Amino acid sequence: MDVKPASRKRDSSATKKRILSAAKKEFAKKGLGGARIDEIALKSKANKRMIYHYFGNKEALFLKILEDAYIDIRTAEQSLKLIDLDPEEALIKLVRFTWDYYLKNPEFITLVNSENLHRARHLKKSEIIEELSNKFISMVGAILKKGEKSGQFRPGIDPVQLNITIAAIGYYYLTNRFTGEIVYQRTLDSKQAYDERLNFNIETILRLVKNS
Amino acid sequence: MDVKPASRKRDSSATKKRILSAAKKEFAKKGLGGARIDEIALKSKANKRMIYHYFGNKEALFLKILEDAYIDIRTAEQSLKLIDLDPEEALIKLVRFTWDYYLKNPEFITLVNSENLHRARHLKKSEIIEELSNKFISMVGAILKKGEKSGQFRPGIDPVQLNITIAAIGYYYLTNRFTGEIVYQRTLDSKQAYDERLNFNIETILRLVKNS
DNA sequence: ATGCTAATTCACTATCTAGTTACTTACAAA
DNA sequence: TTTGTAAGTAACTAGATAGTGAATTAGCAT
Repeated sequence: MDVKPASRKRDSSATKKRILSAAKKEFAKKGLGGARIDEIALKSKANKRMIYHYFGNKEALFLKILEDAYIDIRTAEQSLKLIDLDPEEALIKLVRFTWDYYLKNPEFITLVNSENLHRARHLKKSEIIEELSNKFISMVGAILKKGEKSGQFRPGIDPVQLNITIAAIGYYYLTNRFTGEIVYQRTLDSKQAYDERLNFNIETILRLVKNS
Repeated sequence: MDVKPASRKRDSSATKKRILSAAKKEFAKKGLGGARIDEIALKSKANKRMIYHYFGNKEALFLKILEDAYIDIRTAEQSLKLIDLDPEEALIKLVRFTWDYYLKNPEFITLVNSENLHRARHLKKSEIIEELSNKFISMVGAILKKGEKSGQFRPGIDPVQLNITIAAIGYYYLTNRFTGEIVYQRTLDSKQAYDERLNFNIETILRLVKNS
């Protein structure tokens, strides 16, 4: 689980990476309030002083982790090249990608939750998120327009609302699966349960946009 | 904001209530890890010792808060008497109720998020949640069956998946509206934005279940 | 080799924090 | 009025916690 120290005795970029990796896990696991700087120092095998040297303080480190997380998901989304596909296929692929990304990167969800608990006060200070988001918003808008022109989709769908819904039906299931298992008295985190949910989500989105 | 001490000098039930009220706010605002017992004592105008006297420790207090929150929403749901309504009206009413409840009780969402961060380890110990959930699960199942028989709804819809989706499309929007405003570059927490989202959510659910 | 700079270490502090010990006081039943 | 019990208070502890001061050392450029 822990990252081993680099073979070179002094390697600032490797140290930074170890700190970021350990911090991401710690913040994701315990939230901003529950995370411990000492624990990050221990797990990254870096001296605590280095954390303050490279990242300033706990909150600045948290912002850095959060920014990197958004950069990662938005970059992965862009590489899907959805606009080249048939609109219906493009939406299915986006729903599937979103689901798979959340599943394979569980830290993303808990980091975002933690940031929202703090009313996005760190992300508000970020300068890089805005430009990153522009392409993302227009992506689904372009797919909807294409589908509308071809007659596959009904007109007048708000791309932001659709985007939020695509995220919601995956995100909520995964973030709340622990209380969900108790409330719904059903296994929600098996391979089979995941497949069932993904299929249900694809159907939900297609029924929402398609002309019928 | 703070609760005033009761006129009676000694009143254990009033003290308990003040502690619970302050604790709910503190846990909802900062999560389990970020919440402070001293802050709860201060805000409830109770001596810190009383918190330990009545509730044992921080985690037990958190569980009590969480249980009360679930009891409250499930009780309110049952009082909707959805089964007496036309199935389509019943679903609309449930989507609207869920949305309004989250909006008027923002603590519910952050408490549940916090509990899921801890993989529901407190709620797992709870004995009252299970029986509370039974009626809730069967409610949507009964509405779906009624709608299927009348020909309004298509057959084969999984009531648990539908329930999760109804919760998801409201919950996600509200819990993530702070980072959402930055990512989507749009106002998400105005009265108008709320109305738009609710309408979109009703449409999403109806398109998901209706025969077309 | 020498000296400079950045990487790294260690020891430290002031404050916070969950939880406790030991006490006092209000109230009501007898 | 006495007295038992529960409500409430104050002062405390042991360990944690974010952050810092100051020294040490590795490696690179000259």
